Amino acid sequence: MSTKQQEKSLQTMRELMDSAQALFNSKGFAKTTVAEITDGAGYAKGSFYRHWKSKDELFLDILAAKLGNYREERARRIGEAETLEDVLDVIWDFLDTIVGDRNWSKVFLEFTVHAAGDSELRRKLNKSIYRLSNDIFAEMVGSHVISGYSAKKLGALNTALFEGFLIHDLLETGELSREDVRRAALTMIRTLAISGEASS
Amino acid sequence: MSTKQQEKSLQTMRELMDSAQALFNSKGFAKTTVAEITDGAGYAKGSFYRHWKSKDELFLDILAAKLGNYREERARRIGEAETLEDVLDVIWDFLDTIVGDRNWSKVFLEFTVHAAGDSELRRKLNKSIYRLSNDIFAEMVGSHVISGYSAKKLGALNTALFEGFLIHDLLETGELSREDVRRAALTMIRTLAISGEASS
DNA sequence: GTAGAAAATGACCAACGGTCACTTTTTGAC
DNA sequence: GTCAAAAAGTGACCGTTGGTCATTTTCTAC
Repeated sequence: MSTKQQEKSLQTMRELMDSAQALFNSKGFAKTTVAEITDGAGYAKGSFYRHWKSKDELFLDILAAKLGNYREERARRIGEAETLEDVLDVIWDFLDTIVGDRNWSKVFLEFTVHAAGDSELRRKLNKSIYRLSNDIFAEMVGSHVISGYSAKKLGALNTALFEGFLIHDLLETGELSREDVRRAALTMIRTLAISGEASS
Repeated sequence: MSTKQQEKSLQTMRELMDSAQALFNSKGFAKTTVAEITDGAGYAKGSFYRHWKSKDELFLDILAAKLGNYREERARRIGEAETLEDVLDVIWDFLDTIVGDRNWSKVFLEFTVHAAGDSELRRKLNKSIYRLSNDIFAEMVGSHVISGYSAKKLGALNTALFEGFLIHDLLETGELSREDVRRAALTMIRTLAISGEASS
C-alpha cells in the first residue's frame, strides 16, 4: 500500500476542503459551485468526485472536522460542572464554538434546512455530533431538575432557542445578541427545572 | 379596459397558485419546478412568467394570501387581551395559524432560509406580514413588563423559540409538541417580564 | 369584420451537479 | 531502468432547472 499516494490524496482533500470552506463562508452552500471549489484549489471539476460522492458529503466532512476537536474538551468540562449554570455554560460555549463567526452559522443553518428534505441526509446530520443530542443533554442536566419537567424536553427547548437565534441572526433584524439569548436560555431552563411550567 | 380579460388573468393566477401550493406542500419549495406548477394547472411553462417575475415572487404572493385573512382577527383579539397570558395566547394562535399543517411549516422555514441569501428578497420577507415584528410585539406586551427587560427583545426571543421549534419539527427528532413550546415560551417570557434575568 | 392588445406557447439558453472514458503520475516487481 | 497495474487527475458531456422571447392564439373595441 503506497503511503505517498495516500498522503497526496489526503493533501488534495484538505486543499479542496479549505477552498470549499472559504467559499461557503463568503457565498453560502447552495451558491457555491463544485467548479469554483476545484478551481480555487487548482484542480479540475472531475477530481472532486474522486473524493466525495456529492457536495453534501463534503459538507458533512467539513462539519466533522470542525467539531471533532471540541468533543474532548467538552467532555472534560462537563465532568467538572457542578451547578445547572455550570452545565449550561459548557453547552453554550460549545454552541458558540459550532457557529464560530457569523457567516459560518448562516451556512450551518442553510445546510440543516437543506438536509431536512432528504431523509438519508437528515439521518446523517442528526447522527453527526453537531446536534447536541437530547439524551446527552438530559444526562448532563438531569440531576439538577427538581420540578419533574422532562430533562430531554429541556434539551430540545435549549436547542430550539439556539437554532431560532440562528434564524434571527440570518435575517439581520439585529434585536438580540448571542449573550441575550444565552441568558434567556438559562432563565428559561432554570425556571422550568426548578418551578416547572407557568400556570396559564 | 377589458374586465373579462382581467378576470381571466386573475383566474389563471389563482389556478397556478393553487397548483403551486399543493406541490410546495408535498415536495417543498426547491424541489418543485416551475414546469410542474404550470403542468398541474394545465398551462405551458412560459405562462408562469407572465404573472410572476420568479418562483420567489410567487411564493411571496402565496404567503400574503395565506396570512392576509388573519390580520383583522388578530387585531381584534389583541384589543381584548388583558393579561400577558392573553396576549401570548393571541400571538401563538397566530403563529399556529401561520404554519397550519406540518408540511407548510417546513416550506415556510425552507423559504425563509433560502431568502436569507438574497438581500432584496430578505427585505421583502421581513417587510411581509408573516414575521410578527418586534415593534408590534413590544406594543402588545410592553405594559405587562415590570422588570425593565426590553419588550422588543422579548418579542425577538419569542420568535426565536417559535422558529427554532420549526427546525426541531423539520428534523423529525420528535421531542417537543407545539403545546410544549407554547407553554415554555409563556414561562420564559413571564419570568423575564416579571423577575428579569436569572443571575448566573 | 378587422386591427390591436393581451394571454398563452414551447423552443431555446445558461448554469449547475454529477458522470465517465481518457490521460498522466506513481508504485512495486523484476 | 523497464514496465504493467493502479491511482490521481482531466474536461467534454449529460440531464435538469429557472428563466427568456419570438411567435401564435384569443379576446375586445370599434
